Amino acid sequence: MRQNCLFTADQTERERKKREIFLPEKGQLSEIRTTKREMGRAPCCDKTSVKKGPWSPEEDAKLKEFINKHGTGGNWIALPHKAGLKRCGKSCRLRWLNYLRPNIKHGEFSEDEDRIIYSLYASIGSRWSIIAGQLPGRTDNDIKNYWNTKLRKKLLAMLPSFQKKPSFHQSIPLQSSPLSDHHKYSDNFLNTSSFYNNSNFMNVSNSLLTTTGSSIVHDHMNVTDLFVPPPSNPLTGMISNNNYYPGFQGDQSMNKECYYPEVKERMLMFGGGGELSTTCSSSDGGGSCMSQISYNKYDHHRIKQEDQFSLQWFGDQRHAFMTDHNYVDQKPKGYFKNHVNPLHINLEEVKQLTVINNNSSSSVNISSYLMNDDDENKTTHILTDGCYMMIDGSN
DNA sequence: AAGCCTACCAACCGCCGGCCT
DNA sequence: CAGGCCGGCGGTTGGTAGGCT
Repeated sequence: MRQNCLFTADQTERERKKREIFLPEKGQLSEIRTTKREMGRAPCCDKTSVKKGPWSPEEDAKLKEFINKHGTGGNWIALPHKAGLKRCGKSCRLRWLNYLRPNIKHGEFSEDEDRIIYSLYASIGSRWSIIAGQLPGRTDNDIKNYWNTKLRKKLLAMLPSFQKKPSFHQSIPLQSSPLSDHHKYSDNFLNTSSFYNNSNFMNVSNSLLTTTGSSIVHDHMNVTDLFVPPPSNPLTGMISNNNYYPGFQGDQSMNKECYYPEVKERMLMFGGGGELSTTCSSSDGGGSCMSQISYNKYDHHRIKQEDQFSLQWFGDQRHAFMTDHNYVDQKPKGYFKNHVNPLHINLEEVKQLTVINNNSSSSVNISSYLMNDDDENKTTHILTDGCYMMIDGSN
């Protein structure tokens, strides 16, 4: 699995300087590639002679014609030269995958697609290529943009009540936000560290949809508090701190031990050697590549924190979230309904899960009110109800 | 009409992992 | 086995259209 890109400004700067040093002159790429063996990374192409920026219809036509005739040849770097394009190979690849290849679907996303994106984001985070693999005709870039510009706002519309009461862990520094700066700064709520460090907001939402009957969570708790351990550890009496979860609070090594083996085990049990394999619509020219991510217990240091939290939710539609934080019946036994490994959940299963949620008499249909962005008060109200139902443990 | 602001999205950047030599 | 090359991916940027003042 890819690691989250958590590079310091220093590292980025070093990389930039490395590249600057080796910016090729026209026609010197091969020579520079030789140099690279001694001194570092080579640029993927001769950046001084490639065109950047929007593609013209002529360039599109050239690329399309070439690929239709010859295919990609398995070498994007060489392709632009062969096709007579003054473009970087990566640029060609992107243009083809995101715009020119057949069966690309542009335009409005359907509510079904929205639901799938919500669900998958909740389960696997920002693995856009994997999400795209479940939405035929959509590209990872499209979905990423759609999420950042629209879907996220729909969620924001239902969240304002969360920030009324600051959570005690809000002072935790922001480790890594999936948002660009101008997004971060324009969304006050999302800019709170607790949001990103301690929850995946779909986790919040989906967890709120279910009732557990648990009375352990008290009604004075803020929703965001649900994503941190209780202040006092019932087993040790210690005040919980950020070592509670591996990777918590900017721990990029991801190897701090969890205080509770059961909890740790449950965070990792999604692996068990299991793998997620899915068709990846945007990963090759024909939309047929296989993307794989694997979580197993030997690889757990590399599981992103956001995944750990989100995976909890997928573990069990009704109980995972609550029990994780309340030390109630933490045995993995029977944790997955029908032995479903969440990482094997496909599109149909995601839909089924949504249906399960929707049909449950004691749950609230998130999809229905996520669409309700024209009525923020109503949305908030519904959410509050859902929250109350769960927190109060009413039946 | 002009200037500013915001939203959108195509494209780029830079890193990682896997394949190949 | 080591190291280079390339494709793939997620994060980010920047241009532009449209709305607002």
